[in-house]
Amino acid sequence: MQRKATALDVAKRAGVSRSAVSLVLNGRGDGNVAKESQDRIRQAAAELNYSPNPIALSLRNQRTRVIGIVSDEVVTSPFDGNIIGGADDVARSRGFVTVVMDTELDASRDASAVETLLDRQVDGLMYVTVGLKPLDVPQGMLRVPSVLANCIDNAPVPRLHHVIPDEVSGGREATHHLLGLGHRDIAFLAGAQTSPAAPLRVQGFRAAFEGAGLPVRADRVFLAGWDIDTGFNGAMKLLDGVSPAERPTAIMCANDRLAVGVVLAAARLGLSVPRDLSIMGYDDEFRIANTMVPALTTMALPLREMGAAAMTRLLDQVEGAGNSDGDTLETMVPCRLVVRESTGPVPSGAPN
Amino acid sequence: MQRKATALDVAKRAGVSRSAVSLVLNGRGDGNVAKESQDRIRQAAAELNYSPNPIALSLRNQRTRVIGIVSDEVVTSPFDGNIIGGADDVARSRGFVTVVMDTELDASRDASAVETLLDRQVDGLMYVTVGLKPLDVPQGMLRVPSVLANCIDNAPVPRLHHVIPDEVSGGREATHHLLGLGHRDIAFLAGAQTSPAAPLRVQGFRAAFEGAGLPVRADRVFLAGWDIDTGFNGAMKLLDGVSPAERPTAIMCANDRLAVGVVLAAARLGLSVPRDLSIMGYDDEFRIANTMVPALTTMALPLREMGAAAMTRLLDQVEGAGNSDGDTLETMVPCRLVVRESTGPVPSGAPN
DNA sequence: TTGAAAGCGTTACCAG
DNA sequence: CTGGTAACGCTTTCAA
Repeated sequence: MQRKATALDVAKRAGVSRSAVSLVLNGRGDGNVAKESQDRIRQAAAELNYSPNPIALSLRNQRTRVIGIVSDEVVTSPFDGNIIGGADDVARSRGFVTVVMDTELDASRDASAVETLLDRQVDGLMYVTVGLKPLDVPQGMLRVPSVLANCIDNAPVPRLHHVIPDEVSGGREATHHLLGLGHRDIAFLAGAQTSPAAPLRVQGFRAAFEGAGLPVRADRVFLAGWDIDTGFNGAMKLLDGVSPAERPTAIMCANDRLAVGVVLAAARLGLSVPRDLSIMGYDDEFRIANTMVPALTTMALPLREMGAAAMTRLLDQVEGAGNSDGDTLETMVPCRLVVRESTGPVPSGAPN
Repeated sequence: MQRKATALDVAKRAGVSRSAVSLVLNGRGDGNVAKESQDRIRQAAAELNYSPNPIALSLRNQRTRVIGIVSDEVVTSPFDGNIIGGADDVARSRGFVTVVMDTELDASRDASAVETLLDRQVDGLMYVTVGLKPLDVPQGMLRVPSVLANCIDNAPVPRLHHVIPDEVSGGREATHHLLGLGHRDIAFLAGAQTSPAAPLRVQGFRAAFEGAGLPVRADRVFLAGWDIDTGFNGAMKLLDGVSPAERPTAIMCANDRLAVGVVLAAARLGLSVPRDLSIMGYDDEFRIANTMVPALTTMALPLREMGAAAMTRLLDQVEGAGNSDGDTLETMVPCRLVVRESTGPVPSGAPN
């Protein structure tokens, strides 16, 4: 491979000096370089397929146009990859490159990942987690513009802006959907206490009942974990051997995997979904919710939007866009109800 | 933040020249720099918490110790992230940093991702795909040491080494497991033609039958796609309204999601798994196969091993380790049978 | 309007 | 054994 053309090559070919090349190609030609030279320079650059060496640029400018993305396990786990997708869209459209490092849930690697990135002079940092959670922010993130996506600064007084889904209103709207279908006895398999998302979604659940002026059947809320088997077990407890009159007519799940378990339990028990039982998921997990049988009604997490919002915020900071609302510390992105086939009207025989 | 210490700072503090610092810190001090100076230099470096600036290093050495990983959708999709995990493990352990770029299935972004990475002088490139597939290798990858993981150079005469799972033997061993349990009528929901993995797994299926001297019931092989709903529909076709004698006693699936659909169908039909029907998955998808009810017996893809093998190979090349088998173009990594609860002995009443 | 030179932080070569 | 100097590729300031 022949070596890449440098600014010097372009200068020689155009018969000018390196500085002229630099000025022209950076748009500061007018008033400094003769029109005619400018044309020759541009042509020479095109002919040589010249583009400046980013490394030399970084060294010179102390800016790299690279944004470091650190994640707990977004790359290696099946979840939430679209946050990075959304962030990367924005970064690319603004001429930045993102580099992703995954620490695979090993908190001790957080600091070193950040230091590595900082060493390489990234212009900004973003931390992304799988599932909403508090984050012990690595010290290094405070030394450059930084933002959190799907996680919250765990310090006594938070320092970094975070972009998170609006879990409370997500839980509320999901419940609202079921109430609208006439359901009154709704059980909630609420995930595990390990993520703050669980209690927030429950809070929305309660709010919806209160908002409708209905009694809150809070005894219907169970912590169940996040996986298929726990959904299955939870549903069996609610349904197996229970008379139709005593059964909840709908089960809300804190994620789609729990919902898969519930559907499985219903099938096992000969209950038809949604005729005998409505089931709601949460997350709108790609190729789970939409391909399930029946396809799951669910509350979609705004992953791409979150990533995009976080990156936009970050780049505004990096480029010193002097965004006036640089002082708010939180962006909440609404979840989106996706109605499919697992929810339907309350069975006619159900008790009011 | 105070600026980071440079080699010059260290030199001043130790009362020597920059060159001395460079030599000592790179282990070439002996025979060049006085023992005593060496000590002072090392101490000064420690006191200032000095580490060389990677950017300057890159500019100077034309090597960055960065490996670029390009993927079609490993980051943003739920699948195969552990290939990157395994690759990154190896890279870090050898002092390299990986940067990941995901093109989200937009082939037109492949070339530009590679060019961006090349511009930034990565020392090597790795392309990773979700699911085994042929790859139109971006031109740029031929200009630096490169390797393919989970994909195969689609050129008439392949140029890049690839690391792939041994799908044929995976299919064979999976079938072997079922044959060992006494099953003779085994149906195979074989995924979609879009991935070469499907026909290879089928090939293994056939090989197992032949190896056992049994008639190949090749009419039992169906293309079904890769998702829950297609698994469900496929299973319904095989099972619904079919007399026990005519039913297959086991269904092998080309991935775990299909298997979920099959389990669902079985539940719907009142069939007990594995008592009435054995079900095999493929992939050992994290938090699907192991949390399914019943937990799925499956053929695990060696994702981490593949990533590790590919990166090892690549770094050997980058570091010019003169690895003598640099001429083989293929590494096959065996899949691993994981026996859980969805497979069991053939029902006693089943026809021979 | 142009070109020369300094500097970003490093390493390697070569006199001393 | 040591330290000065050039070079990596670029931008920017300053003098001509």
